[in-house]
Amino acid sequence: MSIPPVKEQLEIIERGTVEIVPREELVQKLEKSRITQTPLRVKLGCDPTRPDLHLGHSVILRKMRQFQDLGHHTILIIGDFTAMIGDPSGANKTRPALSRGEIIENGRSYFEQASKILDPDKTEIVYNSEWLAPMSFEDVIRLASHYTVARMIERDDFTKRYQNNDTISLHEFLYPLAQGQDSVHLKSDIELGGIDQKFNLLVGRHLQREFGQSPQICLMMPLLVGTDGTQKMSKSYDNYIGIDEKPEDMYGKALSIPDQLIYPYFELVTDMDHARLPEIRERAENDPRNAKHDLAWNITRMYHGSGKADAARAHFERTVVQKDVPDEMPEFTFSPDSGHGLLDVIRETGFVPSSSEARRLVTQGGVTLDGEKITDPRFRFETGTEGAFILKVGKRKYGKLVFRS
RNA sequence: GGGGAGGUACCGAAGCGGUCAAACGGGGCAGACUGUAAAUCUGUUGGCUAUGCCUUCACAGGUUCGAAUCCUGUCCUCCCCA
Repeated sequence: MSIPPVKEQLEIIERGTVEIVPREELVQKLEKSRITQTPLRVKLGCDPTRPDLHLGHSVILRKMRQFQDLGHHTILIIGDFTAMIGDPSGANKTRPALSRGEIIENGRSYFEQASKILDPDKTEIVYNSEWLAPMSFEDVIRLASHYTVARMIERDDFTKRYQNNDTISLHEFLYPLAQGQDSVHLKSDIELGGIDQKFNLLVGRHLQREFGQSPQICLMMPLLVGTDGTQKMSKSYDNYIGIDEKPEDMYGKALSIPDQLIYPYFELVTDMDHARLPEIRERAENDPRNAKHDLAWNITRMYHGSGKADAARAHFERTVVQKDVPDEMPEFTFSPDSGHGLLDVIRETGFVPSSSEARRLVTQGGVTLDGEKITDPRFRFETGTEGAFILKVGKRKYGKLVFRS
């Protein structure tokens, strides 16, 4: 497999990036690699704390894929060892450590999902416990001596937490060092990451230099803003679109983003031809409704194919725009031999976590039965009730209630 | 090691003996509206066999007719000094 000309590569590599440190060295590395026909070693670390990948992850994974397509060597590091420490970046507090079993399982699931974006045959997978776990206390102290406290506290979230008098456990300082050690061990040429990872990536660069290696290039991608339009996409903010989600949910969630996100999403998470982006930017301004539908369709298509994307669009039109009931919904069976309180029925569908919640929804007019709003929380299906009813709870939870013995 | 401050619901933060299931803000949820599951406005936000009952204010005890509020012990956090 041959490596394309540097200029061509740069154009692809720089697409969507927020920062490349330092760009000139990247050019040099690319040139050298092309002359010697030696692929560059591109590293991406993942912290397998949450097994559900979403579009936020896809931004970086897609970049990784581009390197694969350019013929470079890509390494996905499952941070099984570092996950036990708990990564402080982003969150302004200490994350809980995970058990070994959970981490292994998460790592497996991570790769499986990432394979929707990466070429699994071209992805080398490594677990960083492989080289981090055998390190002795002496090794760790040696490693730590290559970095200073002052530089460590420079890091943005440490500074903030320190100023807020929040807890910073000492072990959190070791996380960037461990990640940097990964770069040293793997002799990486390039490390990919979100812009929030900048500090960690730079530590890797620093450590490689300390150990006499050619320091890696740090390539940072922007953080994808979540569907709420304010915070970065994250499962813990519940503003994410998972790459494993059902086509209908994917489509619907994509449509719920604020208008100003239409363009960034096209740029960062779709495979839209680069040349068409200016046109799309204009359309996002002038015809947001259709632009957003296109976006939703494209995202759904990328993960489910165009047939499913068409269906998801039709589904959306029907259920949300025309407020029709969907074709398919879960069914719940009840016996007519006894009466059933509406609140209990709602709770048994699992749509709400408690009957107090069900009561609240009913009182607020959030529950309909065969299209009719029921606002009396004492409503009952009397003994002898037969037949089926369409229950709607909240904005979009539908269930079919069947009464038969 | 010494001195000081503090731990309240999903988060931030009031309350400092009864009127506290606990102000206020954020977030969530619902209703109205809408091209949208956006924005905006309104309501709501511990649980239950529900106009009453039960469990919550770090944890364990205690004082009191009555405690998130007072006392004792334990755990945890932050600040200053060493």
